[in-house]
Parts: sequence; C-alpha cells; structure tokens
Amino acid sequence: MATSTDIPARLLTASELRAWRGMLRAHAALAKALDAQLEAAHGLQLSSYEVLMYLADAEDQRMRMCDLASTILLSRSGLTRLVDRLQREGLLERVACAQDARGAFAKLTPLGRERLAAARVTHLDGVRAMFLDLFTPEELELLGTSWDRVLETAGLGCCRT
Amino acid sequence: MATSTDIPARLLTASELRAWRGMLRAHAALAKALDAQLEAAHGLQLSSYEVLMYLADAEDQRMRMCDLASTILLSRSGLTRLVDRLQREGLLERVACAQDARGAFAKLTPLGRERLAAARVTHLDGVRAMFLDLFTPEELELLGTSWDRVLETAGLGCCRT
DNA sequence: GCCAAGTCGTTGCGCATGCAACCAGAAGTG
DNA sequence: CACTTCTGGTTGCATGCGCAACGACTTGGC
Repeated sequence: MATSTDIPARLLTASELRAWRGMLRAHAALAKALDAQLEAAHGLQLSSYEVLMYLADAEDQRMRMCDLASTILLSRSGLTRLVDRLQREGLLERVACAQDARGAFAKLTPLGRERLAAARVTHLDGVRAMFLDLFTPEELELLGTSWDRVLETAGLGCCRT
Repeated sequence: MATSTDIPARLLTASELRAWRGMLRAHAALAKALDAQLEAAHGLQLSSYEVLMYLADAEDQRMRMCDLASTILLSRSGLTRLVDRLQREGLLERVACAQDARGAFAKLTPLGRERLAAARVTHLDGVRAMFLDLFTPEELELLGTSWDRVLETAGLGCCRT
C-alpha cells in the first residue's frame, strides 16, 4: 500500500478533525437549511435578508452602498446587483447622498420593512432551533470569544457587531 | 422614530449575536484566507484540494463520482465540471467502473498525489495557525460534540468522518 | 424474461458572484 | 485655482454553481 510519495505532513488528530470539519459541515448545513427556510416562507434569499436586516437596524433605515457591501461581506459589484434586485421588488430604494454626490444610499421602503419583520421571525426561530438552542449560555459565551480570536488572526480585522 | 410596523420579533442577546455572527464571519474569513493561501502557494482552489484529499485518503486513491460529490458537498453536475478541470490539469483521471457500467471513478494520478502532498502541508499549517491553535484541546473536544449536535439537527444527517 | 422505477454521470441553462475597467466626483498638493 | 490621486458606484466579462432534463444502465416486481 505504501507508495513512493507517502504523505509527509503531520495529519490532524481525530479531535481536531472533528472540530474543523464539523465547523465546515455545520456551516454548510445551516446556511443551506436557513436559506431554504427563508425562501420557502418569504421568498427571500439569505443575502437579501441580510441587506434588509442591516438597513432596518441602521439610522433612518438607510446605509451607504459601500458600507453595506463590506458589512454583508459582498463585493461592491455584487451589492450593486443585489440592490438592483431588491429595488425591482420594491423592498428598498436608492437615495442620492447630499454630502457626497458620488454616493448613494440604499433605503428600506415600508414594504421592505414589512417583509423583513415577517422574515425575521422565521429566521431567528431557525437560528435558535438549529444553532443557539444547542448550546448552553456558557458555551455560547465561549464561542463568542473564540470567534473574536479567529477573526483577529484570520483577517477581516474586527467585526462590527 | 417608532413607525407603524415596529419589530415584533424577539431579537438576539448580545451573547447570542456574538456566537452566531461570529461563526458566519469566522467561516467566511477562514475560507477566504485558506483559499487564497492555497491558490498562492500551489495554484489550487479549496474545492480542488478537497477532491484530491479525499481521493488520496480513499482505497486505491479512487472514489465514485457520486460518493465524492456528496462527500465534498457539491452537486453531481458541479463535481462533473470540477473533475473535468482537474483531469485537464492531469491531477486525476476517470476510470470506468467494472461493477456498474453507469458509474465512473475519479482516480488520483501520481502528479495529483505530488501536488496534494505539497499542498497538504500548507493547508494544514494554515488550519492550525488560523483555527486549531486558537483553542485548547478541551475546547476542541467541546466543539466537536457541538457540531455533531448541529448536524443532527440541521440536516446532512451524519457526517462521514 | 420483461417492464417500470430508480440511479449515475453529463449537458444546457440561468443565476449570483468577483475582478478589472470605467466615469463622476472628492480630497489632497502645489 | 489646476492637477493628481483616491474613492464610490456601475458595467462587461469570466467563473463556478445548482436545477432540470437526458441517455445509459441497474434494480426490483411480476
């Protein structure tokens, strides 16, 4: 069985493998399940939901395209088209920026606010049922501090909330 | 400030938010960083790496397309094209299946084995540096059991390995 | 043996995304 | 003010993916 190029790398222990692959698979499963749930119940994709949510939580329900893009971890071009789609659905609108004539705000419409309010219930229930409820409060706290360490190390600098 | 449709949903606590968003951001940051690292050092994408790795660890360095697809969480069509690319690079080859004339194996070539061996060192170093090393062994163990719970709940049934 | 139903891998198509190039406008420099 | 440099948003293009449909084959029921 041993061939000429046997693996020289020190492999992972079973425990390490479980922690690492588990995260990859858990993330994939959660993203898929939550997206499907949101799509089925409200016809919204997860990325659209994120846009609406951050807008709803922002001052005056609006954010600069640029800030929005970096917040939801999307390229500027990606956000342009995502906002296009949401605007076509009437969930948000583009508003010119008085302070900076280059810029534009994405602003939630009343319809967008409604859709989000409904979707938020579904989504948060899902996140709780499939993730949060499976941890004790102490474990959640531990997770939080751990992610901060990871983010500090792996880039993305600091996460804004 | 309070408009007609105020948010009725019970929102997440700060601790919950940190644990949940932290995971999303940590995953995104890790995937991006590890992919870039692998691409820079060995010209391999993370998805290609996964294919090579699972093949290398498999009996006779080959797997059925179907099994491979579900293992790396890709659709069958997605795998077809990914294998196309890797075959074009000479890292693996398609082998007919004697037991089932419909089926095909993807099998690692010696070149693929070499590329993987080199890439594996880089990748595992990265995973350790950006993830595993940031946890104590006890925390890793806890994470592992937690992911199992998540996977059981959120679908994907059981994870193989 | 024969036919229906299921499975495996491939292909056409549509979609969401990133990159690079672009323009308009802002900001810094002389 | 004039000029360069930078930034914000949009666009063309390429990529990688999933879905649905297909043909080839296997499996199960009779």
